[in-house]
Amino acid sequence: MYPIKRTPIKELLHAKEFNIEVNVKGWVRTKRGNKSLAFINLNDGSIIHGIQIVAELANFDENMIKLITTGSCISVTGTLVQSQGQGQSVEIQATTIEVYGTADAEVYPLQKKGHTLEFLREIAHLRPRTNTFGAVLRIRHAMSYAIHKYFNDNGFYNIHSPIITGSDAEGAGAMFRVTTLDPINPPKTETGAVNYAEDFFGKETNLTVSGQLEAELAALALTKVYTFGPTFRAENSNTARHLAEFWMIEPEVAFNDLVDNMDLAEDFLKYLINYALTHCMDDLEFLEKMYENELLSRLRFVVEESFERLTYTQAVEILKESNHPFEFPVDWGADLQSEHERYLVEKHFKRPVILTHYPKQIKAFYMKLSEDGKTVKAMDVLFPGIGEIIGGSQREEDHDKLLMRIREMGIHEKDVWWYLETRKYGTCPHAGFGLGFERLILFVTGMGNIRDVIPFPRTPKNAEF
RNA sequence: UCCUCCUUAGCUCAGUUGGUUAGAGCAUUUGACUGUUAAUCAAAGGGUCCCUGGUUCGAGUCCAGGAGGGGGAGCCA
Repeated sequence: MYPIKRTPIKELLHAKEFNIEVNVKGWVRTKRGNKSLAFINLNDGSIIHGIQIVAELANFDENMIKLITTGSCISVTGTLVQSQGQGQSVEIQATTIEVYGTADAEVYPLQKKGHTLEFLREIAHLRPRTNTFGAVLRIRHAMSYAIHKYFNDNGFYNIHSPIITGSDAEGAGAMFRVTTLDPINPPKTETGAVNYAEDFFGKETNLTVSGQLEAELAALALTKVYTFGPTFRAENSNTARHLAEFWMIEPEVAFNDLVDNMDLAEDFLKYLINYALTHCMDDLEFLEKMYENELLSRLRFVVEESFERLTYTQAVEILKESNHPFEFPVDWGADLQSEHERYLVEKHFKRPVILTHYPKQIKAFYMKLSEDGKTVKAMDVLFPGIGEIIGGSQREEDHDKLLMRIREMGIHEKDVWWYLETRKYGTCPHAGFGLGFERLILFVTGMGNIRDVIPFPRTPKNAEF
């Protein structure tokens, strides 16, 4: 007898042909049965559903059957048949079973019963074996693929921006230092400061907080580019929407203005959500059933309806006229609070909102100054339940105006000389934005906490696994 | 970092005004059952009540400090 090639469970569940010999390998979710039969629900992660294995106990060694417990890993060879029982259409009548790895039922943490997401976070090394995390991880993959596909199909080039950077130009947040210096006894300068000239790169270096500035350099040569890479923020943020290590997508397009930028953002998001609806329905249906009753209708709504576009100034007026009892006052010039954004998105417009033209003093130095001299051509895309999912802008392409903003904000010119040079040589209008990948996954999956949409979350006081 | 809530069996939780031997469901083990669907039924085993200190005749329960976690806020994607 020669070994039969393993078939993914996903294929078997869609089989049209029966009474054929097949082999499956996977992890046992449940085993139940009686004196003569065992029913094993086997899952290999190829699809959220498991396949039912039927084993007639008379045909197997009793001690081997005992090893088949929730969490164990087995290989099953048998006949694929149409199910005799209710609840599934196909099943495998097992002829041989090999146990690859046991999972002592006394101590294996995952049970047939549901677990809280908080508990699963403590066993992040095992949680991919749950239905929930299988679904999230498959959707995460699908979204990652769809992002590359969208950009590729639309003429963008993927740029690998550096992960170690020598500048904190954007000021997007606290950074993680990268160093090989001895932390206990670092070399010092004459004034007693740490002498980074002796460090690995001969200067202070950090993990990137954004690939945008580098993406701009590439856009001013390849026209349409994007980055998709890990991003690091050393902020002490303890919320369901922040991670210290997350993934960010940053398209940057030469010759685009703010309206083009909004069009791109809206089309991009709709494409991604539609991709999930057409390719991840099994997983979405599971998540809808378990976590959010209106997940599918919410996703369809976003794909079908247009986003509301208005300026920051108009938003402030709406908020002031709303007579809604906000905890924080609404004032032109101050950044909007979460409660203000939520009101606009969830109460007033009841749809995604793109806010533009924020006061220049609350936005980054590289954003293009508007004609009024008071606002910049920024845009934030706000989603229900998530808040800011995209932040972007048209960039300041005028060298002198950019230099003025750099000086106003106290940034050292010598740190961004290379960025300024792009405005000196062949500058042009351009625009781009950053999409938080995990925030997209939050929205698509309906999960409530960002720590549950990345396999191994890094947050303050947590870098386990 | 701020506000707030929580921490009791492997998991999810209950535990009265401070009172004798700390409970339930699920899980686990054993048994019963010829097709189960988170199977069902019966029995059994299972506890550093987060940690440290204090008050008290007596603390899971009250007080102080610490640790960890949830929710909200800020920062942002």
